[in-house]
Amino acid sequence: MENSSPLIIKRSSDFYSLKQSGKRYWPTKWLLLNYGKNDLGQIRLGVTASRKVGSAVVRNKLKRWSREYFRKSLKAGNSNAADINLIFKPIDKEFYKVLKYQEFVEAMDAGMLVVRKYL
RNA sequence: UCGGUUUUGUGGGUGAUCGCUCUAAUAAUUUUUGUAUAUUGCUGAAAUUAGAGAGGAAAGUCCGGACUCCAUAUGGCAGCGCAAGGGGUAACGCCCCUCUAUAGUAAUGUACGGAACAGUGGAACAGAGAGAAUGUCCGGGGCUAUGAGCCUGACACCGGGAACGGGAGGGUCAGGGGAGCCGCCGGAGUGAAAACAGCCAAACUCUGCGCGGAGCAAGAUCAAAUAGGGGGACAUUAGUAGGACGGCCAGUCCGUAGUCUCCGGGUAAGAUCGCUUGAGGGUGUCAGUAAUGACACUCCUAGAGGAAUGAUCAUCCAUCUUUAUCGGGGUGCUAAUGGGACCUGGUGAAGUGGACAGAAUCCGGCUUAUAGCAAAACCGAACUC
RNA sequence: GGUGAUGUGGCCGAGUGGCUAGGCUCAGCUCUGCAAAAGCUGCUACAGCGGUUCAAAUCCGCUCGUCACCU
Repeated sequence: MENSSPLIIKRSSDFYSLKQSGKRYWPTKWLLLNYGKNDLGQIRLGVTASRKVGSAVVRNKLKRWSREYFRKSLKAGNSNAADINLIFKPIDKEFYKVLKYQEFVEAMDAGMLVVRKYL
């Protein structure tokens, strides 16, 4: 797999162990980063968004944004051996529908600063 | 011109940069996985090039099918569903035409529809009375001391083979008794409904028709090792015990525990197939009031799998807001034919910024969500010719 | 993706088509020096929208929410 897109966390056991042993950080009210080291030498990405976050269209959009953000980050040369799970918290039915990509990027930048400091 | 009804179509476009998934091609050349070998080769991946890449509802999963497995799913009962009359369809609870009721000036919309003399059951409260009812009230009509209504008995008559039972809102006769009576007509009152064998079957039920069950997580194939398990042969005998056909019965099918021998199940959210060409779309002609069908030509248009279609920028077309300007109306304000609040249309400029919503085996419907734009047919009103 | 169940006050929970029981909680009053207990009184409901019916929590559709099962 020589794709420029990041690897994806697939096993539910991986999500579980990340929840047990990983660190947590809230960049904003609505986003929670759950992260920890891995021994793959690459970033692995997971996205958690319950049905309360919004419709399928909204959840799909959040997943694509997350993937796009890490793809750009990889291209810029930032490659860390870490598992990161982005957890979107349900706030308001209209909130995620109106959210802009720029706001998402700002939140992620703030979050990744803390993550890099840990690694 | 204004207002309305119905039916369709569309569901932002173009370009640039960086990405994702699938398919095809790659000649003498490149990198690499596995395998085989005398180099070759075969196979997978990368890279390069080309092509394609969410919807009208993809949604809800409410109906109907295709497909797969259970037996090529057979008969009956139970259960479930449907219901005017015709037609369409693979099929339907869908669609079309016609009948009926109802709303509208109209175009048209909406809704119901088998059976209540087969049976069981229901109608709170109110009311005299709620289903072979009635001891309400008022008026009319009729019967009645030539003895009514009422009570008792007998007979005709009805049911039953007979014994016997009934003998009534009806008939005849005899006895008692002694003043009112009437399944009459019209009205009042109660109620949703008041006597019409009326109403209720989206109450049970009856009649007619239809339905076997489960679902692509169906199901099939592939690989290392041991138990369970499966195939074959022998033994065993009664087609028994038992099992399958996911409610029950019939009916059909399968069918032992032992010994020998061969195969190798499940899991690792394993891999591959199922997996997208189909009751398909478009155009034309013909048949039909129509739904729809027939024929001819033409097109190939997503197949992911923790699940691809994204991000940014520019520009254009709609939308909305502000403003300038040019017309039309102008019943309020003003002393005013002027001005002009306000309403409305065109043009220019600036800003804003895209409804509902994401394929998951595939089709036909229904239902629900939906900004705006466009088209056709028809109806009503006013004006002009 | 598929299949099924369920929804009645703040909570639990009955309900043959005819004014929606009952318990807990809460509020007020009585009792007490003050509380508790007890007694009395009260508040707050049929998930939403249509249809059938004289009349729907109940029968029939559609929509919404919650829960469970199948690899």
